Amino acid sequence: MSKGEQTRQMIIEQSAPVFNKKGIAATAMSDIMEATRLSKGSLYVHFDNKEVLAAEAVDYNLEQLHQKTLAAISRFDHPKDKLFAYLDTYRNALKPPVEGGCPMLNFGMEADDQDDKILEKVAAMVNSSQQLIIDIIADGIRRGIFKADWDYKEFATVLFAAIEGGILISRTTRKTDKTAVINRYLKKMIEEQVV
Amino acid sequence: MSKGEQTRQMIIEQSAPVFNKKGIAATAMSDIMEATRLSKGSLYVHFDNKEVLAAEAVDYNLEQLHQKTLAAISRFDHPKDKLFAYLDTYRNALKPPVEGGCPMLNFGMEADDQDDKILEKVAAMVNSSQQLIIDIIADGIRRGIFKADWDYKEFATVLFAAIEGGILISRTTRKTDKTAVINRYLKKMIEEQVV
Amino acid sequence: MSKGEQTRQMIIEQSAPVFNKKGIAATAMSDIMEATRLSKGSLYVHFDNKEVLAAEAVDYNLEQLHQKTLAAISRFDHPKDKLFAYLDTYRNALKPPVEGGCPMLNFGMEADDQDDKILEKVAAMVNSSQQLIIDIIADGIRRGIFKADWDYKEFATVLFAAIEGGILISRTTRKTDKTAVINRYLKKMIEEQVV
Amino acid sequence: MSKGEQTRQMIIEQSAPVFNKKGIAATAMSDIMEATRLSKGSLYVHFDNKEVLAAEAVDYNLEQLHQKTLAAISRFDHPKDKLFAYLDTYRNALKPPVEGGCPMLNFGMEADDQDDKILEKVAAMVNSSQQLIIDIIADGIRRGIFKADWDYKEFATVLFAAIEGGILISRTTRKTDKTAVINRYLKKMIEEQVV
DNA sequence: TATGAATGAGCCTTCATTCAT
DNA sequence: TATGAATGAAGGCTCATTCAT
Repeated sequence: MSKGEQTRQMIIEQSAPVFNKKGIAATAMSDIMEATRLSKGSLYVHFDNKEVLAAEAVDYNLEQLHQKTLAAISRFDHPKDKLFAYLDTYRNALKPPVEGGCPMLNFGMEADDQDDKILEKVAAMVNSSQQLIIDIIADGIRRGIFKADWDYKEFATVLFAAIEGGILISRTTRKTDKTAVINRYLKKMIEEQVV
Repeated sequence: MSKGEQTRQMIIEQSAPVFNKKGIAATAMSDIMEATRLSKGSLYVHFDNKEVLAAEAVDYNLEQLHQKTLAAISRFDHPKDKLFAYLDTYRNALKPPVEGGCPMLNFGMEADDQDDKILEKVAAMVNSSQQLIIDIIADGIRRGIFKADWDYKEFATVLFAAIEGGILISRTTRKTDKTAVINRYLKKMIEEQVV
Repeated sequence: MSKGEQTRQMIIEQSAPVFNKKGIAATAMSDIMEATRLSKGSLYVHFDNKEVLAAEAVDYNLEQLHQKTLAAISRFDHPKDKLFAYLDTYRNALKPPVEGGCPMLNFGMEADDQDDKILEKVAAMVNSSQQLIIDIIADGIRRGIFKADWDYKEFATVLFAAIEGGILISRTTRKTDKTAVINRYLKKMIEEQVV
Repeated sequence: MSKGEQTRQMIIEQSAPVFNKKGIAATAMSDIMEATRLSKGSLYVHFDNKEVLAAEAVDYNLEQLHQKTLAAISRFDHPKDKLFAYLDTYRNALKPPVEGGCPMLNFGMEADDQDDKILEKVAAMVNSSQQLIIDIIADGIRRGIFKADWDYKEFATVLFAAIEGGILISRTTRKTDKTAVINRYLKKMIEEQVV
């Protein structure tokens, strides 16, 4: 990786949490300067404009979330354990896997009436998140671990939605009790499908 | 209501959807001028600054959502019907009860790392939304309609979370299929608790 | 004229010579701030952007030149005197009728490969300048003062071109001797056409 | 010529038309990078700063014009033919001998209130252009081809001025009809001086 | 109460230039 | 010699806010 690419990557990494916390509109290039300890001109050596940088930061945040989720899941082999690991990743929403909270919620809600490009990135992650759950359960059914008649695709959507809604609750109320409730509830529902 | 109060109210009403769509940071006073057809100076006659106006607009959006929800529920007497009516309010998230989408998600996600005052407003609504469900079910149990052993408080949280998560899905993917899934799923869960 | 219009007009008048001297590209909004003693924001209250202001300044410069020329001519009735007055307006190109030199040359040469809107403004003035000469001579012929067989339209073009070329000479060499030569030469040619 | 000198020369040649078209102020070093396909640092290896490069580009443009003029003239021996050849060089100002139009007009009008060094270069060319005409006619008189009493020095100035003014007309109106008029007019005046 | 002109801080971006490689 | 990353001043422009009318 050339020096330029290194710097570019560093800028993305350092700015990602800033964008995720403040939002794209509220993040000024001067915030990025501070976060990267780089001069204003330097930033523009590596990114044509703020929009491009923001898009990369969104990608990075989403990818980070994805990787952390995959990492949590991959530690287990049993599908139920995988699902539980997935759920536990989001248990304490005040200490989220990605600094600043869930990038799907943060960027999705900022972009939905404003920015199609960003929206598409979020939508892709929203879809693949559900697909991840679906794949785990499908594998579990194939292995005879989960009941074969489980309408698991619908459940995957509900699980995903409930987790995201839980993040909304915990980040606005600044309490994690409701996330725990949701966590427990979903685990019980999974438990019921174990053969 | 004096003329001044009338104008003030008009400003709030006209600016509320703008804030809800664009977000607080991305909304300029000039956007409010355009929406209200009022002069810059006039806005400042009624509001000390943008922050105050934004706070009022947030309140208005939240209150609007609350009222629409109450209105939907109040059309029924039977607790199950009330719950179903509540769910159906959010079925088509592309045509949301409040213009611009759910203000809890919109303002909650913008404010969570930024603005405590706004955050508290959202948190209050997040809590009272769940409470509303709780009250309906509690009434249903009292009236012998729902099973007495339903852990309904937890369900209320899950229901609320799933709905909000559903909004995230539908507004980012611009499809309503998943919201329908969630709607159906929750209704089934309610149905199971009917005596 | 409202206060706003007054300020707008003041800005145009004060910025016109700055643009005419420095050129459009080389004139910064900060130069206009200095010339008008107005704040940056104030400038943008009255003009959408620099381009609009520059266009107005070009118009003003061209119009100023036109008015000064007309004023010089109108002091005489006799066509020959009018032509001589016209020529004498440009005799001392170091003290030009419009501060900063001939706006047709200044803006025309800056715009010719760059800015079509400005170019059109200049072209219009280039045409009407020649037309002015044509009208004076045509009147002279009608009144039997100039020879009827004078190919005066062509002469008008040559006269205009020679004057502008003379300005190039005098402003680059910073001497007026050649302008005097041209002045004398053209007068002689006019003299020859007097009946 | 060493490699360094070659590159330096290449930079001048490639940047000359850019400066002539856009003007010095409006030409950015990035434009030169694009034109030369050289890196930013490379440009500064060969030129201390933009000013130096611009000065060289001005010289090059003026010299190019001079050479093309000389070349056109040198194809003929007869002084009248030489003068006609000179005039014909500028007949179609939309296809000028130097890309971007007459550098005397372009740089002269940009520099007259701004940059003395550039102005002197242009002034020198303005003078020598007239001198070139003077020399041709003087030779013609010596050879008995032109009338001995021709006030040819003054005519040379008028001829030069009319041509430059013609360029102003044609480049602003984007038509060549007036240049043709001037061309014809001047040829007639020359014709009248042939013995 | 309502207006809109005026302000200046701050925003995004460009630019000429430097410097380590 | 050539590169391109880095810099910071300056450019055009927007914004929230103030104030005289």
